[in-house]
Amino acid sequence: MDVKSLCLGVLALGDASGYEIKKQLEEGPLAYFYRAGFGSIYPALNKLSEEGLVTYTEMPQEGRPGKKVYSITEQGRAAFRKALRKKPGPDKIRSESMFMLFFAEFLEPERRRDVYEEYLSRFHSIIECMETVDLSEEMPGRRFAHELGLALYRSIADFMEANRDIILDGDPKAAVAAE
Amino acid sequence: MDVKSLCLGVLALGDASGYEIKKQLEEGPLAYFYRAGFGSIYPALNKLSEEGLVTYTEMPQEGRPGKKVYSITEQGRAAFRKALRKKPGPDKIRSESMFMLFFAEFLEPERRRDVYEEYLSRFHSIIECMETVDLSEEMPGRRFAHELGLALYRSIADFMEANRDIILDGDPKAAVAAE
DNA sequence: GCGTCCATGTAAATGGTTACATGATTAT
DNA sequence: ATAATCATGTAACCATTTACATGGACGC
Repeated sequence: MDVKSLCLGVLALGDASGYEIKKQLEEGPLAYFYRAGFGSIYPALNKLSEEGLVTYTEMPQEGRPGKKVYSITEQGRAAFRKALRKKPGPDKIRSESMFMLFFAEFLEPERRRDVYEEYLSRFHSIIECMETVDLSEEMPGRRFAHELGLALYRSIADFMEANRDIILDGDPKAAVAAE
Repeated sequence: MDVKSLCLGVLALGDASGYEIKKQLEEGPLAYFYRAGFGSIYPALNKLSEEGLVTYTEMPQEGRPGKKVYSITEQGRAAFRKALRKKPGPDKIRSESMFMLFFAEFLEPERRRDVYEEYLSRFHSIIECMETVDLSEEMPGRRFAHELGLALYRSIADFMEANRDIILDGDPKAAVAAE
């Protein structure tokens, strides 16, 4: 499941440029379990185009660099369906913040608190952002991903709100606040 | 945050061989937000050893290949502390199962159900496994990671148990069951 | 004047997975 | 017999990140 399949998937939902694919990835529900940068999207689109899985139309714009709008071909759809038939591998997660909190004992109390609060506030921002979008009109798959993501992030935020004591014990500021 | 830092972290908690590091990664709470295979661990340990961040003692065993038990050096500890001072990047997640469920409309109903149930049952297995371990004696960071992981997996499993209808609508078997 | 959004791309470097190679022991 | 556990490692391949390069429009 590489960036190529990802592009194919996004294009199966509608035509888009590389730039727009990235935006959908950052803003849509896909964001919660996949990400990719320009450095991987543009080469992926070029390869897909060489393989005949997508086509594109150059659209010159006034005062803008011309954009390339990609469309998936019938072969592309077949390739995408084939990719979806493969057995999904295990989830791959890599969280530097959690890595640091795991080794909390090696961090000074202040630094520990900073990492904790910054991580938590990131979840709050994401949740806030997710709550504003209306997906009732969307396809079930996208709604499912969005709602699962929301449930997931809420449970992390709730857990972190309620369990600061596990890790932030011995924090001088916490001690002061408790007086 | 690469495999080198990961090895350094594990070794900061106690001496271990490459094989044991991998086991800790699979079994311990670190598993929920980091993973690595032999192909990355062994080269990482060799590099760390070249850089003087770890040392090792070869321990020949009867009827077994000799194991190399690695220890972190003072320089290694310093390097690890330095790595922990860097600003943590955003979480990286890649879930092929969620990718497929996102594009549920492109899957036949039966295949959709299989992916769903297999994904859900993986979470059930993990939760079951996590519930049996006792971490009350462990350091706070590890307890935190374990408990957050458990809360997280439970919320995913609960959500999926309760929201099959979002995606599995139109599944012929569900229709039969509903009669 | 500065930052951000739009818009594309390349090249080098990094990093990781997969497959292979070896081999004894223990449990089913 | 067969698979799993213990135990290490290399080489080829694959994918991704990062940094660079370009450039106009628009808001503050």
